[in-house]
Amino acid sequence: MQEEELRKGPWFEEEDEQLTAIVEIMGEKRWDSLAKASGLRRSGKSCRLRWLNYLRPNLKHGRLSGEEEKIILQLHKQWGNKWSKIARRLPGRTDNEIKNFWRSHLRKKAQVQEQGYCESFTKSAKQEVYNPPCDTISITTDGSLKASDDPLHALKLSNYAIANSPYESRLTDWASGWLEEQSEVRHHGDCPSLDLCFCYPVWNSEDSSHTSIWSSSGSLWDVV
DNA sequence: AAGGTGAGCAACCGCGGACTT
DNA sequence: GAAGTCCGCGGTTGCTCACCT
Repeated sequence: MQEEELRKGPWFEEEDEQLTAIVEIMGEKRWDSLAKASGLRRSGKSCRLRWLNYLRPNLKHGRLSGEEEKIILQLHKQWGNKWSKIARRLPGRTDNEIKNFWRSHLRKKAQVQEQGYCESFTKSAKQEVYNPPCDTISITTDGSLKASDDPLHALKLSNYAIANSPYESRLTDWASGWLEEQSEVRHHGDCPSLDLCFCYPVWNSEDSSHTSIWSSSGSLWDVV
């Protein structure tokens, strides 16, 4: 019953004032009880979001500067979609703002890259056995991706799928965090190129706490 | 002038982890 | 230690507005 009464959608000015007043009294915590105490018909989550992304003092509103854009691009390259982490490096900017910026920015960039990629492959495909990747992946009527029957093409698609899967992102998140703690990285002897390089941290066999990387009890493998 | 389209943004949702009881 | 609650994060949705045809 209570949940049905909760308001959703855009905030009114009076609601903002009410929220600001109650946050000044109660502080930025216990959002559920804060929401109830305020008399606002909003969830604690909604109040928290509104406060953090819009009402919080010292927030910068408006377009991101060229310098900020540069920092975002650089940090995204380094950390990936760690928006809150990136936002901490940009005082006055919220993770939501940065995420929205990136989405707009990335969409454009991806379109340009894809176009260039297809064009260059289409040119060379006339001379090579290999067809352009753009031809190996087609979008079916239900919106899903379909690989060509050629096993070589299917392999390329599977690599693409792995690289964009939750497993991969979790693995890279985990690995980047873990590798930050390591001072030295060794490269597999058969690295054919930088793109295909297999790297691993130097293992200290005397350190009993790290008997095996694979025995880690973290949540890395707990994917259903 | 009207309709279509895409960009930008605010807000919501679901999940996982931290914290509390 | 288990269960419940809260919080934070990243992904997604939907609205508004400007621009184009």
